[in-house]
Amino acid sequence: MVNKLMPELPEVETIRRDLQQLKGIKIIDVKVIAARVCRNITPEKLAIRIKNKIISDIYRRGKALVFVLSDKKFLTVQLGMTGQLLVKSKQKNVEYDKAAKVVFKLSNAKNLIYNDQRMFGRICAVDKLEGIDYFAALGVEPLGEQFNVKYISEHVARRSIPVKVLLMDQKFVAGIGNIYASEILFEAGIDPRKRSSLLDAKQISAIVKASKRILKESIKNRGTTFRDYRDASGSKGRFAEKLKVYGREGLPCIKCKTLINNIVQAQRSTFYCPKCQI
DNA sequence: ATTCTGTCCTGTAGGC
DNA sequence: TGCCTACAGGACAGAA
Repeated sequence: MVNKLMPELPEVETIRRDLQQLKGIKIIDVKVIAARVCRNITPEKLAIRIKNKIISDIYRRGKALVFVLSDKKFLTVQLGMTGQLLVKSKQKNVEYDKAAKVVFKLSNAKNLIYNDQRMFGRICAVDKLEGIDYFAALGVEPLGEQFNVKYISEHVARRSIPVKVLLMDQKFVAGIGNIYASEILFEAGIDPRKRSSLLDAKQISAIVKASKRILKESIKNRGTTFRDYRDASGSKGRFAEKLKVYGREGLPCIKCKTLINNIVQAQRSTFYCPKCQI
């Protein structure tokens, strides 16, 4: 089965919930097929470090998954554009998916398989999360209380970048990616090209509300399958059918019938309604 | 310090 | 069928 997964917060959160079944399970061995995905450690050292450790917790921070091991040290997984974490029963003489880059062999007769076609993802092992630049610099969680009007107002004062690019800046807010940035700004009625410092209080409030509502609803729907993503249990996310602008270039806006625009910002496509978003 | 651009990779879809 | 280009839910380094 070829599954692609291009995960933002709701997709990673869905996987985190699926992976709770691994709590208390021991990592027996790890087989690294592509060393590139091990970013701060060699495959040999990774194996020594995590072998025979029990997975005591699995949580999410931004778009990253954090495995807390029985020695209180961390194994982190960032899925990048095409990373997947799948729990599969061990089977003899069955070849792994071509995209399989790391296989964690577990004490419950299952494998945790890390697939990553493009290898933009990264696996790290550290004593403290701050030892990884990504975590050290990560901004607030968009579903947390800290992501509020006051926080955004203080930050945008000195930011001139387009608001859509700001929403994707993980140092500002952790977990929003290309799809949800477009969706949030459509719901908030804000032009994605608008300079962040020019947002007024009403617009900032709309961003807070739209972010929380959309991310929560997507989690409820187990994320967005825009192409062929499947979660760890093999099901599709259902949020794709609820997308209102992403991928709808040239189609009528669901509110005003104006044709949806597609532009490029920071090398990523942005979709918006030129009439509803100002 | 912030912003912008190019780059890391592989695979697939669409045009000719 | 095949070849070529464009594009893909991310995040960095280095330049401006």
